[in-house]
Amino acid sequence: MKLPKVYEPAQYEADMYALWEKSQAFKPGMTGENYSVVVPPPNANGNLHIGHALTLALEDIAVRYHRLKGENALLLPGADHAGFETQVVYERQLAKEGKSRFDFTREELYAQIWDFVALNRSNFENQVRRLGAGVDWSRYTFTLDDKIVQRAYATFKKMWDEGRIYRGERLVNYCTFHRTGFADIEVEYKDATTPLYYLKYGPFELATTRPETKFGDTAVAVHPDDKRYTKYVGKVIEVEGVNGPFTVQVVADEMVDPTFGTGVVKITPAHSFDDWEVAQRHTLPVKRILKHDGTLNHEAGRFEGMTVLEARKAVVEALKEKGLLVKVDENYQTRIGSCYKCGTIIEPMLMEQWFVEMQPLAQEAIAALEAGKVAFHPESKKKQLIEYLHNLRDWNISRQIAWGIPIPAFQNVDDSDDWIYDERVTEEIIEVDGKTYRRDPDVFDTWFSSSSWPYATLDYPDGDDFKQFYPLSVMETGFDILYPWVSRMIMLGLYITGDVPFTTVYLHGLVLDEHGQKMSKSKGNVVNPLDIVDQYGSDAMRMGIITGQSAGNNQPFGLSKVVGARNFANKLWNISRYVEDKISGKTIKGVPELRNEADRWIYTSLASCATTVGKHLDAYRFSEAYERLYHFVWDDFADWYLEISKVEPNLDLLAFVHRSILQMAHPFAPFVTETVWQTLAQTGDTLLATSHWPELTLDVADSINLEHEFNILKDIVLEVRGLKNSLGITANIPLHFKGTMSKQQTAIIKHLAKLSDVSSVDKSTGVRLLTSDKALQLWLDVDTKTAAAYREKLEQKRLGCLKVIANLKARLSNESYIKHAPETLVKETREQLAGAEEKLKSIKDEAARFSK
RNA sequence: GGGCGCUUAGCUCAGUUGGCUAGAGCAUCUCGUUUACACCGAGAGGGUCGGGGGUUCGAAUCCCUCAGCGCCCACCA
Repeated sequence: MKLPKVYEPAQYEADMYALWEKSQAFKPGMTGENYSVVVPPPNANGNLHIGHALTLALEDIAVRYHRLKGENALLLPGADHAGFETQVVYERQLAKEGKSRFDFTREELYAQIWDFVALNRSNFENQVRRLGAGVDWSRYTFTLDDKIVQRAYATFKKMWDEGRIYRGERLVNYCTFHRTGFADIEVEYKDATTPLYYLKYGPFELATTRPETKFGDTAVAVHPDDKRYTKYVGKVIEVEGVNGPFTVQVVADEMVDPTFGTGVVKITPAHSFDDWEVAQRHTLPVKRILKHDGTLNHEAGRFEGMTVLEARKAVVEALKEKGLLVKVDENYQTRIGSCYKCGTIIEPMLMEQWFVEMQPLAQEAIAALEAGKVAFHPESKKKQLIEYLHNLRDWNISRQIAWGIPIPAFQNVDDSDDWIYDERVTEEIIEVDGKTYRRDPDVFDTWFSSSSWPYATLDYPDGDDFKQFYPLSVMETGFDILYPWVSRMIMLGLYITGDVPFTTVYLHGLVLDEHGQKMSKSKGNVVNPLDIVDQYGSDAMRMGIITGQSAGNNQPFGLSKVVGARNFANKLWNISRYVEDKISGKTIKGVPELRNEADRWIYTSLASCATTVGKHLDAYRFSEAYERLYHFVWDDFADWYLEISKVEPNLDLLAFVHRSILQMAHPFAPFVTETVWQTLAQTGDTLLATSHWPELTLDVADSINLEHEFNILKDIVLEVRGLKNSLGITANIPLHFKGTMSKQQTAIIKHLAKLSDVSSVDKSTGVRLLTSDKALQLWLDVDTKTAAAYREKLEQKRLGCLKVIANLKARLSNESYIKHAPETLVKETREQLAGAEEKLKSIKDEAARFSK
């Protein structure tokens, strides 16, 4: 045999992938319906983690399936420069060498990181191959490729021209360690307990968590209806501070909660989002007190140069000394925003940045979502997304980092309000109309350019791919990037192309360890998908990770699932060995004949499997599709039909069903199925990957009757096995029957039930099977002593049967049931009752025989 | 404070529009050295579907309520 006894994935996988690539199997054929998926680009610099493995598995299953259905299927791969993420990694490397990013210019840093990423890119590409993802490498796109950059520029320009983007001085979430601003969504909030300080503040007493921001106070606010303080509203008051007295205004604002603290709030517009809003409403002066490195500036007087936390301590001490500190509530619960990379507390910092006006974009997206233009799996995420879009605020797209796409905007050196759009971003200074302009040193938020990913990768606006493949069929990604990415792709897709970027969104949850714990380096429970591939094979990794999972839920990933999947791959391998052994050297007809009830049964069952698996995959129910296939292959084909073929071979059909199994299993287990296909190649065979989904064209007239027809044999076998097991019979004994059975049928029963003989008799001996009926009576030939043990079993069966009958009778005696339930259901219930009663009679007859 | 979700066998989870005796994988128990496979085969046990109430001929599924868990969003200093 060409196929060895045990499937060793590592021996074949690389060759199979190379074969697919060489044959351009993953290039869309440009005929048939379009089915297009773009891979969410993983970080080009990193290793693929378990989440990527899940994404690639789901996408590749979907795309391979649609390819086999004869569609124009595309899975487009990409890699992300992952701006801030990658720079952080690179900074850590610099730190190890005792250097800092601030030792270099942004240009130098950009060049260094480019080389750093280039080193790791091929590594990542090979990992995609090892996971078996059938991507079209000729369309491989990097997020810094020219066409992506040009798209970002064009979008920026269009927004600029249409007034949807503005540069303004606003409060921005700022990390003083990484020295860059963030979008709202990039801030990670954590619950914290902090002291709440009650201070003497002019005529007031007020509560604050941040006494060190006192130097930036320009007002105090009270609620307009708060009678305690009405007399102060509109006045300027003098306040004794740690650096001496200063003055602030008193304003009335709805934002103040009179029941919190003392109902008085100090207003620090430059360093608090709430206070900034108040300052806008009351046109208050704004005073900055923090430098970008997180230390206090000259406004803080003798506290200048201290970090926020140092200053807080020192200011509190100073307040105490001056008798200005009234009391401290040590157990105040609050939420603190921190940098999602380094954990540094995010400071609201007043900065000039580019902002995208979001509400008009959001409204378009909401309209499209409400019109049902995008289907969601799970559906609940759509509602959440709409909710999010309603509350979306303007988006800060400027980042003060090096690794990213430079913002194509220049500022007049003589007039800070004069900004122009220009793509000469490699120049620092340009001359336009005799005026000198300096480039904005910032780069785009990575999400800004990646929002265009679905159409930018397809060469919008003029590319053939765009015309062919847009909108994408499905966007599969983790639910954690629903807001930062999916929402923005929808908004920008609508804004730029006028259409939604994809018609279906499938969101998977977090992949957890097998105990439901989040994977993390510190816990040491991180599973590397490539290790799993090494150990169990790529197919096992893929099938293991999709087993028993549904959209939107977090999913524990355990080795037991992988082992199960590995065993299934081995099962596929071994049924193939069996088939190879049977058919080698024989001439196999492409169109089989159905000769007996077993043939008709397996063919019907195959057809049902192909339909159901297809339906599940069409509806993105991956796990259910896999399970249905698994049970057809293992239970129906391997355990029944293959055994039958040992005594009643129909090689044409055996080969046909086997081929169909390879075709259906291919999306789930591409490597093992292609390996078998190539090894057993018959004339005319090319690649399984570009083969086709089973076409079941034989006429099987009445499948319900056919099922019944084979089930008679099946029931006999099952009962004999059950009896032998429960009576402890291990020897092969004979079965007798009275009635009609063909030679084929007796041979099948004999083999499957492990009997010594199946023969026709005139007189009954031994234990009568309950599957007997008038036409066909059967007896298992056991001695009297063993048969006596059977009486107990019979009594158990009788009780069970009585229960079933009582149940069915109760249902049928319910008039409402007869009246309201569908007719077919009632009819079915009647039939079941009749069947159960017949069975009860058999049991009673048999019991009577024993009592004689 | 608002929103969303989860609770089904020992474990991890499926269960599409309400409809037969609620399923799977793993685990457990019994038996088996059959020439595709011990990464196997045959058989078995195991659940009052978180609690309570309601709608319905019929509820794991729809509604209400209670309890526990989780996630996301939010300007109480």
